[in-house]
Amino acid sequence: MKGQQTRATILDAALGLASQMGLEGLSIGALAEVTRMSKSGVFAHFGSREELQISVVREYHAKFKEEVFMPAMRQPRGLPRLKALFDLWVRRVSVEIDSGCLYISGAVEFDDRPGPVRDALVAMVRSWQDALERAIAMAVDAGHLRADTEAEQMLFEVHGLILALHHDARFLCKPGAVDRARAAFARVLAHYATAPGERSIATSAARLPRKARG
Amino acid sequence: MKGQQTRATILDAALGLASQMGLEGLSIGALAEVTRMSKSGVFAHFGSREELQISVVREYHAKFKEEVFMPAMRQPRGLPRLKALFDLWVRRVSVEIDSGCLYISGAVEFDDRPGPVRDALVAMVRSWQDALERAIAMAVDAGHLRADTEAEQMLFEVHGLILALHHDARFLCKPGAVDRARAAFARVLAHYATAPGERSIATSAARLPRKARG
DNA sequence: TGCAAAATAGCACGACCGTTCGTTTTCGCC
DNA sequence: GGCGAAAACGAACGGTCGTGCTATTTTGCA
Repeated sequence: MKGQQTRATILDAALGLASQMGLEGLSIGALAEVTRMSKSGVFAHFGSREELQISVVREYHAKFKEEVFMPAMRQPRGLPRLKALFDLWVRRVSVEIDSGCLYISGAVEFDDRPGPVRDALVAMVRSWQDALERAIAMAVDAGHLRADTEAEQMLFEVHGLILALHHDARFLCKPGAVDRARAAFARVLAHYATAPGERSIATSAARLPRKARG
Repeated sequence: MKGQQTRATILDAALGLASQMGLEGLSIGALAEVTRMSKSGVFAHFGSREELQISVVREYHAKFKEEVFMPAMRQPRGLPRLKALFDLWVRRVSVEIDSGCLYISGAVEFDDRPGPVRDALVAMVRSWQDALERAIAMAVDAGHLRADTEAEQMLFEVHGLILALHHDARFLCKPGAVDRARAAFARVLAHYATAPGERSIATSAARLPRKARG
């Protein structure tokens, strides 16, 4: 059918528009203008604005999975995979510096706006965080991280680095934010990789950033 | 004059409304309904919606300064003041868990929407971050933190903790996020307070959170 | 090639938006 | 108490929004 193809086209444009204006800022009129279609033509593909927003969230999730999650899965379990996950994540946020991360903007937009869109968003973010937490747990099991590592605590700290990166780079336009995030991640890694009271071996060189000057 | 008083009333209601719906979601109509005034009556106090938004940002900044910055300034320079700043910050975000932090939501909403509102927002956030950075630098000067501490790097990491706290508590509704943030801050502090290769004395007990289960 | 069905367009509706303008109410002061 | 000014109101405008309808075009298949 032709419908599925144009639907994909619309969805692609919607993703770009939503990344820029936010999920709430996404309007059918603007979308119609971009895709050079009529408003009702666009509308018919989704049945409602809410369904459009949910579709956009799902589309973003698919792209995110394809770009960040899948490649990292090709790395061996443990530290290599964990490092790959973070690296790909940072890389994606860096690319998104002038388009915006839908997970982050969506989280802020819908943090007190209940409904199906928020539910979809929460589900997607949770599934991503769960994947990260599993990767951390695997690194613990593999002996790459300390046995007493609290995966959820480490996830909290790592996630904060991504949020700070997004904030500083996109909002404050601070240069060097990427290096800051990478250096901080190395620090976190060094902490959780080192037995208490003992110096790390594998990550000792990563403690000081190579070039973190702004 | 009566004007200043009602203006303050409107601004107060606007602050609550903007914290909940975001700065872009703030509408004069809704504001008029809440304050039981006419749309034009509200409008007349600001002259434009943009001016209203900027006024709200300024009002939030004043409240933030009063509640977080000022009390911490009563602590002696160095670690005590730095700890107080973080503690008050966390406390504020905790209270805001069901109203939202305007700095964070504003940063996401206006990260690619140039204009006076964004400029005001950036100026406020920057002034707050500068204050934090100064507090870190003072702690270094006082010998409470390692001499090679990069204040900007440490600020990046601490700021990330607040963002992660806001995200997990408000969007994901995860319990225990406050404790996670506090524990992570203690970890960061322990790192920057310890001379390389040596164990910290003052903060060794703070490395493991008291009750971070959640 | 012709025909049903799917896809798109066109149009109108009601709601809300920010803003303007003229009027009316209220306030502060002599 | 009255008077000038400040403040609040009410109605209207042009605009955009999401969403129903009904045509019209396009598509895929026999």
